[in-house]
Amino acid sequence: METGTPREGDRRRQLAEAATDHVLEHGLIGLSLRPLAAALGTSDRMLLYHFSGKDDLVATVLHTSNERSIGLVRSLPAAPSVREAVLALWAASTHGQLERCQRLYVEAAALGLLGQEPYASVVGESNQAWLRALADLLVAAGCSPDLAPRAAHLLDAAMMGLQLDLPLDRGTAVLDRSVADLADAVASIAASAPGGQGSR
Amino acid sequence: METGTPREGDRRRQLAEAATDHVLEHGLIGLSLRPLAAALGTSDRMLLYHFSGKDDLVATVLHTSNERSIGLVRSLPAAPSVREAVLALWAASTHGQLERCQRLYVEAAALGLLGQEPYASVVGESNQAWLRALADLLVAAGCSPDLAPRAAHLLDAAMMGLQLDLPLDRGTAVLDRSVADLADAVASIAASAPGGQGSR
DNA sequence: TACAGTTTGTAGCAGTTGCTACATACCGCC
DNA sequence: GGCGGTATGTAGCAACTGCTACAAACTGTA
Repeated sequence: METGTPREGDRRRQLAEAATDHVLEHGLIGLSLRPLAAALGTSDRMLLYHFSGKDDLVATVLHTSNERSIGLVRSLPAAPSVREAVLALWAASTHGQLERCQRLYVEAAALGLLGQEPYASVVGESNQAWLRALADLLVAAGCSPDLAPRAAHLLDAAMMGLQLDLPLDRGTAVLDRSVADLADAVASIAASAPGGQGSR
Repeated sequence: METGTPREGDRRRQLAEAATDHVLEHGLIGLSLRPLAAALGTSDRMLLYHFSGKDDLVATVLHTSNERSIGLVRSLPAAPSVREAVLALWAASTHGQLERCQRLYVEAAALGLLGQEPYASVVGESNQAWLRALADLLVAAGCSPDLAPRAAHLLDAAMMGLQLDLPLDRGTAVLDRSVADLADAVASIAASAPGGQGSR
């Protein structure tokens, strides 16, 4: 065909997936090419062959992780109420792969806080898709499509913040109560008058 | 008295304040001793003389920044209602020095997400003092002392998350609505039955 | 077999990192 | 003047950073 070997961007995607796995476990803040390559069974030379540079690699990893996040959220069963949707989302976000993806997102967002590229722009795009997935989740739980984006926005922000505190809180009792409070708040937004401005 | 020169930990504190100013503006993720020292008009050699190492310096900077945050919040005038207290807090947290302090805290929390020291422990301590300041702010606005810690916890988490999204959102309209929603939610917690569990 | 393309290995560069050994200057006190 | 403390400057180390030049393998096609 057009190439000598059958694979072309194939190996790149394969490396991207493996790199994402590694970054999800070790974080991306101290990430450097040589240890990553070693963990992936290849060399830094290869990473720089398949990706145009570290930034390209990081952006790809972030993108991959975000796609997984969204896939996981979209595969959640529809909840019978907005409140229970929030609780189910939190439960999913604190275990397994989704937890790692969320943690990575927070890391990337923090790195992009000062406008540092490529984090800032990648996080910006990811956030929009993520918010859409959250809104759809709420709609599936009975929230009106009008109010879902608004509820999703508060839900997203609060979940990020709670996840930041996750490793700090001794015992999960306080955290659980905050999650319950959040669920009530989101449900309250979802139940407000369709065209209204909430309370006041 | 007990030393040859009159200053002892004096210069250390002075350096800590200056370093904090610098970190607040440039972030602590790419922080390295030599550029920092140059910006402070000294040398990396001196930083390592007054601080036992980079970790010590970073921990001190984080501590200093957190003290400033708390001082700023405690100097806010008492609001006439919980709702307005939240709005005033958000307004303060998105301008001037408090915004930078909050951003630094988010950065540190993200760095500590994987348990990396010294970030994890410093952030843990800082968070407790911060939550106490928030709770006091709510009490001053009319919230009952019983419910204030609980309301402060949700308030803290949501504010952190909103600040993470701050550089992403085009236009502040969406953000402002989320802040208003948050204010309602916190006010709702503050208004729940004193010994109760909120809704449900 | 020879060719052209993709994929990989070896070595290395210039820069930065945190940190340290050594020497020096300064200060008040005896 | 000398002494002991703090404070500071110079030079350098070993490790690591992202990245690249060069050369070698591999592949399917002709």
